[in-house]
Amino acid sequence: MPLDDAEDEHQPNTAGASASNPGPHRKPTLKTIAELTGLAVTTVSRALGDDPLIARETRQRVQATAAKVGYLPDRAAQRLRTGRTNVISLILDPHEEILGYGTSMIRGMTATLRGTPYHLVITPHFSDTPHIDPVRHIVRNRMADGILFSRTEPSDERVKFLLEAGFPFVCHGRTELATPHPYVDYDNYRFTYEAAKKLITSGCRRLFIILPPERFTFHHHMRHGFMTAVREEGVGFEIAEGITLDSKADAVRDRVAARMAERNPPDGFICGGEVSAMAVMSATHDLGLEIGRDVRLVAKQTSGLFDQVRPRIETIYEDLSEAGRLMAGLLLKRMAGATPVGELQAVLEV
Amino acid sequence: MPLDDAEDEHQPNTAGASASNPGPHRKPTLKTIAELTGLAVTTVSRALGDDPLIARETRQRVQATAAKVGYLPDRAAQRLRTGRTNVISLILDPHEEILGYGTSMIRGMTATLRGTPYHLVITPHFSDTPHIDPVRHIVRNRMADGILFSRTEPSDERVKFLLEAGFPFVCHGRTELATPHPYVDYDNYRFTYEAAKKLITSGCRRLFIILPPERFTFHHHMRHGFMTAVREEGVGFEIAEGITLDSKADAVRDRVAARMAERNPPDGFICGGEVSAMAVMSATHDLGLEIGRDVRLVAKQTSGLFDQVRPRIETIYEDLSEAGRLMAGLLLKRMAGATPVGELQAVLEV
DNA sequence: CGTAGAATTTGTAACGATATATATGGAGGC
DNA sequence: GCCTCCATATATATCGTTACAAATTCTACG
Repeated sequence: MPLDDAEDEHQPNTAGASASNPGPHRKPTLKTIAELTGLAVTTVSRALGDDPLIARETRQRVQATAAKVGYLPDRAAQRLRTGRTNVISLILDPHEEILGYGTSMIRGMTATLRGTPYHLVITPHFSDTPHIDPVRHIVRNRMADGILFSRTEPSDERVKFLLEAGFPFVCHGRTELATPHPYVDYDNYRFTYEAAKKLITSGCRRLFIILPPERFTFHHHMRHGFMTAVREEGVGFEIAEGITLDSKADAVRDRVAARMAERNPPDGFICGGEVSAMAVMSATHDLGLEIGRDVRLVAKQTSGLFDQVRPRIETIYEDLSEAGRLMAGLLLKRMAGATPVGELQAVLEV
Repeated sequence: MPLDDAEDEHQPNTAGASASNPGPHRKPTLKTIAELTGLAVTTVSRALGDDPLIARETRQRVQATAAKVGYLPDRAAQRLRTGRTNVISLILDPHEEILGYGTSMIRGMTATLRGTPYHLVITPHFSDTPHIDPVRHIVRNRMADGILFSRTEPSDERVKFLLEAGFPFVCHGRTELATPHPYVDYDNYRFTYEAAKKLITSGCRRLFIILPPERFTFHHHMRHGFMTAVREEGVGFEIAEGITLDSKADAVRDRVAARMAERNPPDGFICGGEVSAMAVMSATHDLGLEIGRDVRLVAKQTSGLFDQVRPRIETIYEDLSEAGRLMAGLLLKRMAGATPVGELQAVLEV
């Protein structure tokens, strides 16, 4: 497929019926090229598809003509005829979007999709409806050729549904299902394990961790990495209750402040998100505690933000843009078929 | 148009050929409904469109049947036949996306578009190509029914092109063109004016402002508001050189640090973005200066971030999500036609 | 020189919807 | 009883593309 989103601008084309060219020159179609070359529409179609059934010389002639008139295939017609949409659907919960999680992913995805015929369509999912709804809708009505989504759960209904339907998808995060499926994940076990070790090495003796909501797989990975580290080292620990990484920053701050006022307060914090880390910082600051001296904090960093935060805190970086690139790349492979599922899985290292 | 994205799930529908129903029950089309009701396809089409030419009783019967079988019109077919795409294109530069600018807008837009037949398609624009390119492409190839974009310039080529083509669009930010056009903007003049007044009232005597790149209209609005305030008050001022709101945080930090080491350093800062505000904070912090005592800072806030930043700084809020909602809403009106341009313009107050 | 068989090209139908033109049926006027 | 007219429903063509089957040309070989 030599041309599809070619950006060739030849005629000035003042968007409308220009009087310079003879006849009202409309959007060129296969028929236009057929008339220009004296070939049949079918032949033109195949020639543009570089079908070896068409003589090489003919193919080149047709492709040259197509380029000259600025032909681009009509996506609606292609879609109607072939059933393929050339659309990839990214299901996004606009409320989950704290500090550019989605944007980073979109950046990576669009970078990978550039130069392919695929468009990225944002399918919003609002948390007041079951998360399977948009997935069913897309599959049932063939709204896209492939689906991308995040916040995967251990026994994710979307994954089960898509596997059963044989519909291409890549999710951010793993499941614990028996059937393997494509995914891109981050090594959250390692993240909390390393974070805890860092804190303990720095002298912390009671660690406090804020985890994602329990329904997500990465809650368990984070918990497990954390637990392994604190048990290996035999230090005190606690898991934040009543708040998660999805909680409002104010709620996190209040909870942390309250906890610090109780007996036996923690001296080391682990946050899997930037907003909650900021909340921990504001809470401790407001209590007159100094980060790096009285308490320590390790946060997951997904933007350049913490490079500017003072006092400096330790961070471990997760590259969401790279995750997006990978997800789109794996989905392209999956849609092309033939790649074994084992090669459609990636875990980004800490 | 009574149904379009109705989310009615009736049959279990194990996505494939279920053996329970007689015949391989495929995606229902107009033909399906025609056979079920004993009417012609044309009649069904009109009935679903609530065409008064069709008897009321027939319309209801058809619509009931459509709902029962879970009919949804095929968008590709509609698009091919009518030329309308049901797509709204948001042109986004993924590199401009610092801390969720795009995500906030997307949140607002999808909220407005919910319940309409329109999909939001992200058309990425990378800064290594002219910003008119994606616009031409969308218009020339009818990739969408309307366009949304941001970072408007005083004599914006995209606006000129779209106006001439008569193609619906709403941009974030104004132009200085003679022809009126739909836009949503924020009162950036007021923002810098108020910010400067705040600083001066607090005792600042030399203000330092970081502006957007000069090519954008809001650079001039911000500059003008700032200049008006400092002239009214007769205080010292300077406009950052060599850095803009688009500069990397490190560059901003270095520039600010360098400036503070020179003679006659500023004591009040105005930042139109969160990242540059963080950079100012880190620069002054690293010099041992205390925000609120030695220097002051007023920043534009577009997320909940600064509620957690310590020391607390003054912020003025811009609701990007609301801007997105408005932009989508105005675009819907524009596409429906008939609304005078004057009613398709909005400036969000400070 | 006729023809098999490959190499090319072409014609027709279909995807699912809608715009336009046409047909059907019954009520009412003369 | 014939014709008009209105209300309602149907038939046909079409959007631009591709799958499939059929046709045409060319080469080569007995």
